[in-house]
Amino acid sequence: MYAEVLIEYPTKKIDKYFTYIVPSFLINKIKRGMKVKVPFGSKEINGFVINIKDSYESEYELKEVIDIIDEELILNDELIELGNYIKEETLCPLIMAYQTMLPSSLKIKDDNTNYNFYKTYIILNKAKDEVEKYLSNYKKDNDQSKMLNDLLINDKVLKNNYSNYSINTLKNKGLIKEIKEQEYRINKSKNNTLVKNILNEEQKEAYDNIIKTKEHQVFLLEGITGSGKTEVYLNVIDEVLKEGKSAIMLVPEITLTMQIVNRFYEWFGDNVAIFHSGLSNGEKYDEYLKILRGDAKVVVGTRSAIFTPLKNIGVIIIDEEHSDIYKQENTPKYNAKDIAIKRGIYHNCPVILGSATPTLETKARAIKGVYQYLKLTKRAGESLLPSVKIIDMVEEIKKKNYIFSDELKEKMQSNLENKLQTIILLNRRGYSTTINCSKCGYTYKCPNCEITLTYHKSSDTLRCHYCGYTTKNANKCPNCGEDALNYLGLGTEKVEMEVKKLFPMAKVLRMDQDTTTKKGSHEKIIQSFKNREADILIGTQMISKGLDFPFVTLVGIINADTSLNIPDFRSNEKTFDLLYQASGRAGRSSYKGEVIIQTYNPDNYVLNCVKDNDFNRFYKYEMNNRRMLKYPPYYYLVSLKIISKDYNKALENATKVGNYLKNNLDKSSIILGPTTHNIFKLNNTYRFQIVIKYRFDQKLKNVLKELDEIYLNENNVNIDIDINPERI
DNA sequence: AGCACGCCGACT
DNA sequence: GTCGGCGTGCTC
Repeated sequence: MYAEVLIEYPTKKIDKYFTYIVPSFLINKIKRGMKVKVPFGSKEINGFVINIKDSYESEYELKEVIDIIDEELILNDELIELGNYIKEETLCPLIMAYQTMLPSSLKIKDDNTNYNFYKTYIILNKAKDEVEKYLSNYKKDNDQSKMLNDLLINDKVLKNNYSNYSINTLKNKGLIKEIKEQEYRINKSKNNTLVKNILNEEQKEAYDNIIKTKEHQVFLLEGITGSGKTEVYLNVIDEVLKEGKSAIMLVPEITLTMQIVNRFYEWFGDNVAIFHSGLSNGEKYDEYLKILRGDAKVVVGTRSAIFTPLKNIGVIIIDEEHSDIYKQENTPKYNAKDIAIKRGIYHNCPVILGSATPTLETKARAIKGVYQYLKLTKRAGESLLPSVKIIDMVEEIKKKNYIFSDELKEKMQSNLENKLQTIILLNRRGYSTTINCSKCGYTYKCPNCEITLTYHKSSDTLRCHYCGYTTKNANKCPNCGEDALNYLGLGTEKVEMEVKKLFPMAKVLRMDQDTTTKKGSHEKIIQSFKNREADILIGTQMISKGLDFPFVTLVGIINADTSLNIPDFRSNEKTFDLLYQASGRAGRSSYKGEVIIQTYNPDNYVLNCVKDNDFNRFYKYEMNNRRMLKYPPYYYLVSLKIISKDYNKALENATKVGNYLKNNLDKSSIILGPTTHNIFKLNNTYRFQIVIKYRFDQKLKNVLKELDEIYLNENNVNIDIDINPERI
């Protein structure tokens, strides 16, 4: 018997099967999809068994499989096939596709830690009447008698509850013994007194439409903020479980969505397994095991949870489907939405894409009828939509209001007086975004990236937000030595200082990447704000998503232009989403919410769509832009980056690749570039970019594969291909 | 990815 | 005369 094994090294150069002899002691155990240890070169390495064969002809001598690493951990046939799909669609090494399917603790590497978690219990070693007899003679009221009495009532008790002395004594008397039982680290029980909200008419209609569909179908559930999409999901999953099937729901960021997760625990208890980066390796292992053993049938998790090996899936839900987080930026550059649909076809089950502001691609497909279009247009509770006002900062500057407009200041003041809360959003962290010298004009830039450094006041450092380069602020110009540095541009730190200056009595919280590096700090800030321990929360986009603070009535957006000015074809869409989501934070309960958008472009179309709360108008406007500029959903994109430490080599190869594409692609495809990439120099590498726009191009896949192949053997230059990139 | 093999420069 | 530089190529 022979096994074809995929070796753990994540390189395209050895991305093929290596054949090994299965030794006789493994013949009855070894299965397709198992993790095994094999000799490879001079080392022993882990790999996956992809095929098992009875005969094999080879010109060289085969080695033997050393052992199976984990008999429970098996990639099933669906996942093995899915790996090929990912390799094909994203041009990644097959082994990397399989590696991303497993939680990081289970990735095949040489660390064969046993993550199984045991608890030690004590059970009786003698019949109950004998123990009773012993107790009647013992007559002491101590730890030992307590333990035995507990054991007369319960079959087993936790070892930790008793002293080692008592345990040893009773063990020596032969009365008790210890047993080890495997347990799951996360154990939630469902809320039996749960009150399930009755679905309103719209929710009921959406629910009915999904439930009655007995085959694969993609749904777009477009529901405004607060319209109760989650309730629809919960009811659908409930129904799916009743049919004996399982369910996956993806959320963008679980730490910010704990409210939803807790709702799932309430409904489904320990039938839920969760996956996100905040879990320990042991917890991930346990959650995975729950699924493999069929102990959990509902999965809630972030992007890679789409790969959980559930059997008989009845529904796959992607919540906040517009979120760019579903696309993985590094290899394999897959999009969880595509995987969801692929698995939906395999399991012949519905896939639900839910959002208040779906991507243009998704909405266009729903309008065309490719996806079934479901809408929730009413807020579920009493709450009203907030009123939105745009403030022209050009006018405010004349009044020397550089950060806050008069109106925003007044409203913040009145909120403080009325004990209501305010959220201030600014999509830039740090203190100031540019530092230059007024004497010689020098501007601080990252030595590795050609990016202006951001000043962080709290640590008095200058930092590159792309590569992490950090240097102490010298307080004088490194070029001319003059003490003439200007700190320009706004960041959350500066806004925080300004707020503290304007409202010295207010309690202020700041939430951005700098204040949330520690594990659990997200939740701490959110909880603290929710408990009304602070009046004002300042933050970057991470405060805009899905949070529900009933006492927030005012949302101020400082410099709405920042995200409009990002040079990317999706920047309008991203801006609309961000502002719309942020607006949705105001007035979640019976209080009326207000949103103030500060901008230097008060006539901007996107901002005015946000003001009028009109996603459909924005959609039509932006679709027109995309059609004219030949962007998705009218055209598909491929982005190629040519990267080298050597500037000339990068340029030379970018030109070569550009010509190769021009000569080999269909004439209907548009090739842009090569140009320098938006981030031209990153971590001391030079980057050129080519963008392909196409509709139908039979040759494209093969041409990209060929390019990939060519650059496999190039040493000092790399090519990075992103098919359907999220941003270019 | 590792690691061995291999063919040319400065040293005990 | 040897140690070691990292360039190429192989790993069932």
